[in-house]
Amino acid sequence: MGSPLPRDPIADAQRNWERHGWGEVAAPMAAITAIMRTQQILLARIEGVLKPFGLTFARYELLALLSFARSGALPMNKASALLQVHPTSVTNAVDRLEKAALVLRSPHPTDGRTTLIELTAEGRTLAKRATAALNSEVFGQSGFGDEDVEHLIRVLGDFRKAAGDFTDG
Amino acid sequence: MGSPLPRDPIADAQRNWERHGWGEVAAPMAAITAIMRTQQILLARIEGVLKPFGLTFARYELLALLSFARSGALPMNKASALLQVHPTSVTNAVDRLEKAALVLRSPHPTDGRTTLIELTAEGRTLAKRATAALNSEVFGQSGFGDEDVEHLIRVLGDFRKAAGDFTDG
DNA sequence: TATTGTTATACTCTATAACTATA
DNA sequence: TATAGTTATAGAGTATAACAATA
Repeated sequence: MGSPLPRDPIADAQRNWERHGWGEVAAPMAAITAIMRTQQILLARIEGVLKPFGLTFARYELLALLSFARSGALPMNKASALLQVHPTSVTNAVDRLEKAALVLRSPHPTDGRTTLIELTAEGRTLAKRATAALNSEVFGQSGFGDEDVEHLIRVLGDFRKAAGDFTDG
Repeated sequence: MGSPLPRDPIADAQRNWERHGWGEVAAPMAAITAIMRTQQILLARIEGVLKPFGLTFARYELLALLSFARSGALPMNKASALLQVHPTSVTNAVDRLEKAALVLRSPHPTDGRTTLIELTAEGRTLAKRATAALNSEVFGQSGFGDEDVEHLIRVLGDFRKAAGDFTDG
C-alpha cells in the first residue's frame, strides 16, 4: 500500500510526544502503536496465505480450534469463549463455514439449547492444509529471533493475564 | 466479553502445535497469536477512551497527525502514506471529521490535484483533549514494564523495518 | 428466571474499480 | 501518461437488542 517511508513514523510520533510535554508516556505510546501496526502487517500476511483456501483468519481460527478438539466438535458458546469473540461473530463464521461444507451444526445430545459445531471431513482436510501453509509461509519465517519470540510470549502473556484473559499460571 | 478462562488459550494452542508435529514453529505461532490478541485488547481500551469524544482510533490518528504538522495541514496522500492506510480510508475519515467540523478540506496553493486537510480550532482542541485522555488512561497505565517497553519498541521496530515500513535508522 | 443461540440491524474499517481533474 | 482524489460498491468483523427455545 505504498513504498517504504524514509523515516519510521512511530519513532517520529514518539519524538513529537516528548517535544509536547508527554515524555512520561512517549515510550509506551510508541510500543502500543508498534503493536497495532505489527498486527496489521501480520494479519495481511495471514489473510494472504489463507485467501487461496477461501478462508479468513476468523474462520481459520474456528476451523483450527475444532481440529484440535478431541471429538472434532464444540458447542457454540465454548468456541466463543475460547476464541474470545462475541457469540454473534461465531454465528456469522459458522454460517459461512457451513455454506462451504467445512462444518455442520448438530444438536447437543443432552442440552436442547446448545448447538454443536462439527468439522466435516472436508473441513478437517482444509484445516490441515491451511495450517501447513501458515506454518511454512508465516510462522516459520516470522522474522523474529528465537530470544525475541520467547520474550514476546512472556511479556504479552503477562499483559493478557493482567487484562483478564485467563487466570492460571 | 466473557469472564477469564481457566487456562491461557494461546499456551494451549502452542502445546497443540507441538503435539501435532509443528514444534519448530509453535513458539512463533504463539508469539504472533499473542500480538493479535494484545492488539484487540488495546484497541478496545483506546476506542473506549475515544468514544466520549465521538472519535474512532482511525479518526483520532488523523487528528493527531495533523496536530503535529507545523502548519496544521497535510495533503491527503501524505496523510495516507504516514498513517499507512489506503487513500479511500483517508477520504472516509476526512468525510466524517469534516462533518463534525474538526477538519476542513482546502485546495493546494500550487497543485490543483491536491487537497489539503486542515485542522479547525475545534479539531485542535479536541485532539489535545483526546490525547490527554489516552495518555493518562491508556499509555500511562499500559501495564508494560519500562524494560519491556524498550524491548518491544526495538523488536517491533526491527520487524516493521524488515517488513518494508521504512528505510532509515 | 437464566442460558443458548439466532435474527435483524447498524456501524466500523478496508479495498477494488471506474471515474474526473490536473500535472 | 502519471498522479490525486472521489465515488460507488463490496466485503469483512463486531456489537446491541429483541426474540425463541430450552433448562
